[in-house]
Amino acid sequence: MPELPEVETIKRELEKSVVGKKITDVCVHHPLVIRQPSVGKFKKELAGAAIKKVLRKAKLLILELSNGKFLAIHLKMTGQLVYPGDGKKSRVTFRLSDGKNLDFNDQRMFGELRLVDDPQSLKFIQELGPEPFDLKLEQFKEMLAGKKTKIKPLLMDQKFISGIGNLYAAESLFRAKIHPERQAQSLSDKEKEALFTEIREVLSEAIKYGGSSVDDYVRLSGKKGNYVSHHQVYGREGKPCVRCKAPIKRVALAGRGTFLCPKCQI
DNA sequence: AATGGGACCTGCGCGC
DNA sequence: TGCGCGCAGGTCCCAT
Repeated sequence: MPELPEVETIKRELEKSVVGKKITDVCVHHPLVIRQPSVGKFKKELAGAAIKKVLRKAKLLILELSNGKFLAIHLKMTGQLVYPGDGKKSRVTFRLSDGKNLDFNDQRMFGELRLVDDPQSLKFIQELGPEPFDLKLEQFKEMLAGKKTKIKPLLMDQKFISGIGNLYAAESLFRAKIHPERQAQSLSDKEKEALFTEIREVLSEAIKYGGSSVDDYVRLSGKKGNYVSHHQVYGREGKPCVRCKAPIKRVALAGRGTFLCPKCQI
């Protein structure tokens, strides 16, 4: 479940520790995670390339390389990047010019590594909606107009708005006091504004704390992110609402578990 | 346009 | 103690 704050955390740490270093070798322990190009080409084209720059597009990390190529990394559910890595759980290990390893771990192997000439060629990137930080309130309001979908699945739709996943959708809606099943177009101007503000606020706070380590997410160093203790609803089923003390409920919505306060989210 | 389901995967926790 | 099962949820894809 790495979402924008977790990926941003890793991006900043990669900037500090691997930019400028060269990839001297690539060990592929599980070829499934390499989606593009073939494993042979992937290894050959990466060997000898230096990491020039780290970019992030929503939940996607992109390493810009000295040979003109770009390595796009999507962590999906259980992906991790760890440096320096011990190789124990690694699916792919990048050996760097400092003698240390950058490990790509991914228990469930939903994660994807793609080596491409131009990140814009990826359909996933072309279709991404704007990130919350690139929007003005007025634009956000217009985007919701006429949308009959329930607000929570809409916030998680990367083509609509990018970077928000299950956890931060739940937190943002709780803070804005909006029920996750509300039809998007039914939100009042005031609610839209509250939601817009809270989305940005919760994402910023989460970045400040290095993200939320629920499930497998860890920072580049392998240490956990510290935002979980600041969650107001996510993972708090049965515990009292921080606002009204009513027990937090867990419900299924569009096939996903979500948390809400049945009393103060309306 | 919106919704629902299954697929991809693995390991964990649960019930019996 | 051990086995089988459901579940987790980012994204894609198909069906209705």
